[in-house]
Amino acid sequence: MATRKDSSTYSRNEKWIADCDLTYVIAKIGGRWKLQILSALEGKTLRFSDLKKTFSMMTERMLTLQLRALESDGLIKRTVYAEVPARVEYELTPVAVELWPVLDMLSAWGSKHRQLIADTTISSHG
Amino acid sequence: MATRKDSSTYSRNEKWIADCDLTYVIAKIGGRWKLQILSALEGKTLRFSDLKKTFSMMTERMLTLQLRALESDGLIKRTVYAEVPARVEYELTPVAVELWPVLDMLSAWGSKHRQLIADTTISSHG
DNA sequence: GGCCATACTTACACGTTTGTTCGTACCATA
DNA sequence: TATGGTACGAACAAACGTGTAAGTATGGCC
Repeated sequence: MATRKDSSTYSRNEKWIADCDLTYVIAKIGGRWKLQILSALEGKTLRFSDLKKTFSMMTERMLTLQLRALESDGLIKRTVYAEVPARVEYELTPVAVELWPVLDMLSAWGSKHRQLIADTTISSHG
Repeated sequence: MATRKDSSTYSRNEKWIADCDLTYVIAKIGGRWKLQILSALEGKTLRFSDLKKTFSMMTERMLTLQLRALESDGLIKRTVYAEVPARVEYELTPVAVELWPVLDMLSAWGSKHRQLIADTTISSHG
């Protein structure tokens, strides 16, 4: 997005990362809000203002940025209605829907091992 | 790790994020190198110098930071041998091993939809 | 005493992500 | 002319992730 020295180690490593299917996915769905936005859109079509209400803790700017990123990555579809007070609706693409089983597994792992890791930390105090 | 204003929106939102199993996992395995380090350790025990050779594109500092983070998250086990030239070995914990089926699914999704999204982008040029 | 190798550690700087604030465009209504 | 609601956009700043360069500690070897 922004201008950057393509020759920097940072950029070179970024390309390395993008070659890996795994890190590629993490880059797409990573970040602070993307997964939560995708969750909110599961099975629903929501307006920008709906999302704004749902995620009252994030600013309009962040919401816009995340929606744009998800759109350009083909994970959500954006539909603009040329009405007087503008209306824009967002919905998941089939691609995004296919992510759910994986995300459910990830979530399950997180739930299980969050507790497990907490226990390990406590028992290692001795 | 660093000092930070706990009252900032940034921090408040961080806590919000940590409550979600999904974003929790992404935080644990996200970042530029963690998944690749975990991959390298799959089924093996490696020394610091081995990892350094494997990831010649990343600096010692980053390697150390990532290993420390993975260790404190209970994903890898660190064993120090009190020998003359220091020897430190890293291996996956059972918790991390259980991540593999999920990561394989993620990777498969990434592989499939990377191509799909590329096609969509091309066809939407008209 | 000085050098070697391993495995770090520290100080500093670059680049990105996230957050704050203010402004834009639309058109109906008052 | 001013106000209202929706969906943004731009300029700026704080915080974090990542990278660079140099230094530390150990103890055997010369």
